Amino acid sequence: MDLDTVRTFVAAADAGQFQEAAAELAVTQQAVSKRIAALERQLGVRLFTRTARGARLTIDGQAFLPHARELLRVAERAVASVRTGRRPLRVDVIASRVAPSGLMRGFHQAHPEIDLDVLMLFDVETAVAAIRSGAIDASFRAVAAPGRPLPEDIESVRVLDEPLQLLTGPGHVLAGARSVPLARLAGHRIWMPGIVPGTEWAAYYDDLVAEFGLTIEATGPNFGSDALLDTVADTPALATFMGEHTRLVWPAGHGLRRIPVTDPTPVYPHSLLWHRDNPHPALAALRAHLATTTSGHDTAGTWTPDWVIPRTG
Amino acid sequence: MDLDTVRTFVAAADAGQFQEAAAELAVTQQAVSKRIAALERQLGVRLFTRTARGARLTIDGQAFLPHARELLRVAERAVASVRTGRRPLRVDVIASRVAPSGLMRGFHQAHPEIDLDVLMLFDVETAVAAIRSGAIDASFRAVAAPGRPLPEDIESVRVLDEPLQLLTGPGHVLAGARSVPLARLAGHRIWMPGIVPGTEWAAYYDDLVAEFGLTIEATGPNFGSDALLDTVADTPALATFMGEHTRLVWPAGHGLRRIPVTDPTPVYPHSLLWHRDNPHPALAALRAHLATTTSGHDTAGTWTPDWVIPRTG
DNA sequence: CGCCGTCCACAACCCATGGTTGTGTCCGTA
DNA sequence: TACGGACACAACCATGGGTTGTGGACGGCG
Repeated sequence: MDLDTVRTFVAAADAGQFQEAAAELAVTQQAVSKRIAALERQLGVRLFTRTARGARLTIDGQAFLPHARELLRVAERAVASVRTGRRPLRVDVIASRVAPSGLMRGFHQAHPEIDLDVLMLFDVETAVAAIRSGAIDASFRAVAAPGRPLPEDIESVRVLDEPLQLLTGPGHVLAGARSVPLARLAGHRIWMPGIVPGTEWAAYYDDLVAEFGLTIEATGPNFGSDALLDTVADTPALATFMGEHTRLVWPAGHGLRRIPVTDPTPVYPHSLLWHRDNPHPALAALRAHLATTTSGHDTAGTWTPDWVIPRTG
Repeated sequence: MDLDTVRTFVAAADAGQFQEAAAELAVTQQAVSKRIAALERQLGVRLFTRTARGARLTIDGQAFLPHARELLRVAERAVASVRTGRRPLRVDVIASRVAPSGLMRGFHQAHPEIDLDVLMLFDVETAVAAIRSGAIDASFRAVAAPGRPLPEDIESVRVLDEPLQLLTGPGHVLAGARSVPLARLAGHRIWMPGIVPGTEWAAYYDDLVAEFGLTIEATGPNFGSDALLDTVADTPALATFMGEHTRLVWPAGHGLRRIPVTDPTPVYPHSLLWHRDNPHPALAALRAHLATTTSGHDTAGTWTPDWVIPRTG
């Protein structure tokens, strides 16, 4: 299906006649007639009843019309998503099971008028390069990765220290615990598929493993959250980490348990990164939104890697 | 933009290489290469970085991908909307400012999984013909129009008796009234653009005018609800009728007032019509939904035209 | 009642688009 | 260095969709 054809259909429906639609679209009446005929042939239904004074929508045409309009709207947004200059705000979020995508959902609800594109880059270095090149506007990341200070044209602000919780199935030995000390996790299998070696996310868990002697398995393909949750729910010996603020949608009856981790509580430090000179108005809105919705956490009894920059807010 | 091109882009993004995408789409690798190149030229950005082992999405490509998927989803729904056999439920609602479209919104929220197409036909006769031909599945109408009993293959059930209220701007002489007797409206200008002569809706107001000596102006083009509300808000001498259950969205500060009408309260009788033999499963769901959400109203002190069939529920 | 104007459909023609095959280039790897 | 895999470019060709020209249907009007 060709969007020009759909546009023609909408124009003809609005005009009530092919002639006028043709004039609007700067083609001949015959071209409009052909396009509509082709669309009707493709859909297998008649969209217009032709009369001597124009063309009226059939019932099928009336049913199709709002879908056609929606199609054009979506197409416009799709084109806008890659248009340079006044394009949607592009924000990189770290992959899966932590808070930033939830923060972006909240921002979208608070500012539904702001067009957003949320994507997931490889690591903080890629994100910083993308920010400097202007390819993206902001990134939620843990900064700085070990030994790599941020360039001075990149600004950052800590927006959320997210405590990690243990997620287990109902058959897990810790399933009944109200909370579990971090040291008690030594020896348990903790599965974190989707962590890519070389990223700052992997560095975080590497430090956690080294300091507390945990067993974290990042191996295996990442089939997505649903598959992970299914596996964890069904495997008594398996658990995984998950951000406290992450809202999961899973089928009822899985019996999944969230168990707070203590002494200390590992927290993942989310910062927002952006370019000093980025003028995108929605970026200012995002920063303002995050400033109002996120608050400082008590750092007592929590753990973050040494290389994480200290909280400034 | 051609949807086949978009489909090709998505296939290539999913496959990670053009070859495999080409095989899936049953075209040659060169065709895929050309399509992607054309799309990139059209959008003005590079979507893939070509390597010796495939093609990876650029950041622009990543931003575009979800929009592309959405485009394909919408296109599929658009086609489904006119496909015979297992198509979305098609429901006709009477035009503007009365309850049925609100009822359909409620149904959609209760059953988001059911695909709906809501359209507005000319009058109850058109609707009945459309139901009998299978072009639509159900219709909200006032039945029966005077002198035209329903055919026996059409079933109907009264779903809502909607009281009409007066809507005025802040400068209207009745703006401060808590309620107004119907007889007091004689002499006031009541504006109802969009009422098409010959429809059962017009018949309703004709009877109302004849019985209580109102002055209802249906003249003038109907520029939509927004324009109507603007005009009513700004014109002290003008008022309009509006269903009590109609939720309007209008800019704050218009100062519009809803004033209940009494002695008697005119109510508009909405019935759902459908074909006796229509097997569409969503139709049963709609009837069940309406049965639970709508309740009988006290008919004391209300007015409906003589020709309206009496309530059976 | 017949003429005319309006609007859409059909026919013939033609060019651009988009497909195929054949070949070149790049790059990672053995 | 040679090979294989993957994408791009070139040449060719069929189809699609555009234009012009024309005919038919319908409604308005003299």
